[in-house]
Amino acid sequence: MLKFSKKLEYALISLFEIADRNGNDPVTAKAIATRYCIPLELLGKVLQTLAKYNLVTSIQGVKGGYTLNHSLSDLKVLQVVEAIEGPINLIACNTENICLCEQHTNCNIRTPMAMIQSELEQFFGNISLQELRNRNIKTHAQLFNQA
Amino acid sequence: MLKFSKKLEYALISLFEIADRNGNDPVTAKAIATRYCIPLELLGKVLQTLAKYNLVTSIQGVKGGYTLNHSLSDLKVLQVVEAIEGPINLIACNTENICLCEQHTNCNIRTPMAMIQSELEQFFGNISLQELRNRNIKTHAQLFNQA
DNA sequence: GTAAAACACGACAAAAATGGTCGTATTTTA
DNA sequence: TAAAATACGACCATTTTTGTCGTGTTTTAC
Repeated sequence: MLKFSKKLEYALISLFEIADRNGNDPVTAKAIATRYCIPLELLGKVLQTLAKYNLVTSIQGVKGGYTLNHSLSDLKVLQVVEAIEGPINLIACNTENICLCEQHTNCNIRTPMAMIQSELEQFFGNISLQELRNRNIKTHAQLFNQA
Repeated sequence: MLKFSKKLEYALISLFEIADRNGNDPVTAKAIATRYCIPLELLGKVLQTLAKYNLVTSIQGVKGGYTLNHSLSDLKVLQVVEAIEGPINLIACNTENICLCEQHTNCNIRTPMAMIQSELEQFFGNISLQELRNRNIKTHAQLFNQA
């Protein structure tokens, strides 16, 4: 149905939350899970994924938790999407140069879809979490002129 | 993983195909299914859905099939997406005015997501199937200045 | 007027993706 | 050394997606 996964929601919630809490102390998964009623273990994995993609730093041990590696203004929606859900692939045959699907020989949507996908990547790649939150997002014209 | 469903692929393939074949005769589901190796019954349902949303007209009987109700230039990607996958809902709580999810009281992403969703609708709403196919899609600036 | 070719559609089954849980290990602090 | 935290693999449950089957209806052509 063209929607974001729960994991992606949890990732965005966490990034906003960590940004807000960030005095010097790392923010724990438990604190986020409690506040937003998210299953702790699942949230843990989401945050570990974000750490793997260098969006956050994880700190182990008693005073541990997570801190942001980038400011919200530097963090683009696309980075979060790709970390959590993997690269955007609107249709299967865009992943490889050669389309292996049954429609291969006749496929009439491969190139159109490849194109719209790259536009979509630009779309998400130009919106920062900060802009998202402040609702003073750039107009689309501004967004894409700068690219 | 942020992708189009098979049904949506089948819908787009069909719309392009019907546009191409359209002399006067309707194009049958079987012809499309055969050419693109799509399960016939499934394709049938996709086409019936498109008919329900008035994107195509279905004609029953021996010389039956489907014809387009609009030119490819008039057909927007959003129309096809919404017919087949229902309205875009990036996150669950955008559907209703009141968020019923567990994170309700604290939710820090509801408004940001509502916003990005509406931008996404604009994005898909301004791209026609014709533009998609011809690869001479408008620049984003053009796309969104006209809105 | 009957057979064949096509759409219509509900019910269901199989497969894949998603969301969530459990257990255990490791790291760090006090 | 205990407690609090992350790390992570294995697994299960649920939902969504994809596909199938059967039956009915409509229309054409012979």
